[in-house]
Amino acid sequence: MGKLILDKGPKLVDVANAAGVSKGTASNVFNRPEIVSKEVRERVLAAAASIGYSGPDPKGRLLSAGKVNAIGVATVEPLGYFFTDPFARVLMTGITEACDANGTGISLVSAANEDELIWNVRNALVDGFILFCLEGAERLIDLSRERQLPFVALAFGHRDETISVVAVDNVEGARVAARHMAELGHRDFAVLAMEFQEGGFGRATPERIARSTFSASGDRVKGYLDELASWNIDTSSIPIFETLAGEATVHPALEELFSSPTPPTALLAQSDRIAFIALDWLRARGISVPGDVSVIGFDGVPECERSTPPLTTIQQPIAEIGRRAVKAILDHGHEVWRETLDVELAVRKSTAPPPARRIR
Amino acid sequence: MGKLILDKGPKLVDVANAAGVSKGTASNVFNRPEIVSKEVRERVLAAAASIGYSGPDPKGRLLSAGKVNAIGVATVEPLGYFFTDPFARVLMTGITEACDANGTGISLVSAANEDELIWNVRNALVDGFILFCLEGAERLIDLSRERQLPFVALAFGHRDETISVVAVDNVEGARVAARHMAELGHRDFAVLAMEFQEGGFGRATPERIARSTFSASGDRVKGYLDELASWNIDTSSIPIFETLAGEATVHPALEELFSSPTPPTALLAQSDRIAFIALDWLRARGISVPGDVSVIGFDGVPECERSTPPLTTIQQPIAEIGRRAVKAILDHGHEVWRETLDVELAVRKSTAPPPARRIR
DNA sequence: GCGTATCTTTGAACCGGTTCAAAACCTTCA
DNA sequence: TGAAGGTTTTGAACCGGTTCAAAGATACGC
Repeated sequence: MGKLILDKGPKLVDVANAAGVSKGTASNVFNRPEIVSKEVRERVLAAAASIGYSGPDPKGRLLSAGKVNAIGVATVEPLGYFFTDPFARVLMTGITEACDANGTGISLVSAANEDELIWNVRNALVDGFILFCLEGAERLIDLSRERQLPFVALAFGHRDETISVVAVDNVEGARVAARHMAELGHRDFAVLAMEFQEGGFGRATPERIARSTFSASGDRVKGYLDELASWNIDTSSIPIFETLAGEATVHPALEELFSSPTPPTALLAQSDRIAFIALDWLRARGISVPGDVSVIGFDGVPECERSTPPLTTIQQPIAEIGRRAVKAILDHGHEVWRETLDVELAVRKSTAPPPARRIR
Repeated sequence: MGKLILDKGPKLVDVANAAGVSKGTASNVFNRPEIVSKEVRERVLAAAASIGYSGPDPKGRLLSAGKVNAIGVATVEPLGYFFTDPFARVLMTGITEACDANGTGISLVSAANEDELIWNVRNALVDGFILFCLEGAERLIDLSRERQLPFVALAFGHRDETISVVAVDNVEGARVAARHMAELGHRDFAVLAMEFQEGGFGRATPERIARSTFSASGDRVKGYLDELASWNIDTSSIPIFETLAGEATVHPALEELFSSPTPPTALLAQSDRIAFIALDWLRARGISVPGDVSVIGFDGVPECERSTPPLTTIQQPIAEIGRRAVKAILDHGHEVWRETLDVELAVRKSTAPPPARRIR
């Protein structure tokens, strides 16, 4: 039947035997050559070469070493998300920087489907996880906790005080956004929000917002309304639309808003992505931004500078979040590490005072 | 001194003891629960829960399983390269797609410095490597070969016939580029090439090109010249500048070319990146593209559509290269797998017939 | 009551290394 | 010649699981 025996490749013990030394000594030759006598060292190396052994297999080392020297970055999205989504990319830049500085590798773990996610998180060979918490945050967090490895949740603040989180102050960021609009003179607002609960969209009631599972969206609404209330604006009449940051859910919201006799002059978008969709829709409708309506985003992805018009937004320190997350894992391990970073208003061309006829 | 004993966490054997079963049975409970009697299964699970054991550690499994279920993507650049470089990003998109489809993870391995590269490649926990061969390809290939894992080299064709490669036909691509220009009527060419040898730049002699270590750049020159020769153009007088795809080396080349009394009307850039730099420089100089000079790139990164003017280029099937590379590793393992994909001419706005006064 | 077929569980071998206390070996010096 | 001191090497224990042939248990048919 020919050569069916697949050569399993030589192991350290084979080298040791071939060189006539103990396994311990052979191991030392590869890891701490300086403590082995030159003579023996050369003999072992020669033996290794002659039987085709090219150094210890990391799989073996791993078990006793304990450390993998890599951190896992996990999300519920397909893996491509890390390379296509603007926010993710900038974040990854920060993560990679910190990892490079520490000589740590990166493992991308994701999931095409639920089962895979579970398998991937359970079996990822990593020393810790950075969780990209979009939707499905709960699952991801539960699974990570099961692994009993250090992990830190990102981007989405999470109400659970027992897990490590690196995030921005969403309430404050939203306040700044609303204040910017109010200072420009706007009084007619509408909010294009992210999901409050898994898969939700459409006009949102205060109750739904209060019960939001995704704290970022809830917090941002709170920030907007708190600030506007301080300007004596009747916040109860501000329409809030929940969206999935896709055209399918953003367009209907805009449709409804701008078919009103008094459409908003200020659009508070909870993410740049939503804002871009709005910008496109408004342009297609011939509604001028910022002439007729001002739009402000949230996040500060690089694309803001290239949109038409360039998007005014709340700039998150995206890369810094990534760097801090790595630090949290590497330096703080299992200890609960919660960090809140500051955001900044980045004024571009999508905001201006409301049209003269609408100033109240 | 308080609790200095760090709890090493319960192991499978602890669970087995606690439940009064053998290690083998305990293992089965987690991996093939269906072959264990319900009664025992529940007892083991209960024992696990009570001592805080949450499933087998993948580090342990790894050794006997053999497969990591992840492939490594290696480059000599810092890790951030994967997320910032346009070519790399598209490539990674293809790689991730194929990995997702196979339930395979991705490990990014890179190197801040030489030592780290060595350590990383030697110790990466992966089932195979995809090598992003830019400069330093040799090192990377040698190191990968040492690991005795399947690996495939990308993008840069490599002359060594014994390694697996997924690449495009650089000679043919370059011919197509040159033909496009020739068909438009151009007769005065200049080539902005990539490195022929590590770190090289400046006007390149035929000898240097012939000795090029990086075959892609050499092959592309060959393609350009072969094609132009067939149009009865004196290829020996075509200036060829080696660059590092940065302004520092591209600008001087352009400076020299366009200070000549008869500057080229057709610029053959060996990469889009070089072409973009040329576009910027030409615009700054007030030289019209494609009015005064036509520019064609190579690669086909998405940015081509957004440059001013949009760049005519040779489109590589970048994502497909990534997909094939994964397939090569996963389906063909150690067998030598060489694949050459076709490129396509993508005509945009940076090429046009030469200025009337220059038609010969 | 007993042999047989089926279902469970066991226990030892194995995956490929690292580690470290103790043993062996070498020098040096009184 | 022997004790002290330094340098190498050894070998067993360990890292945390998986696997599989064989033993043990249980059910079934006659």
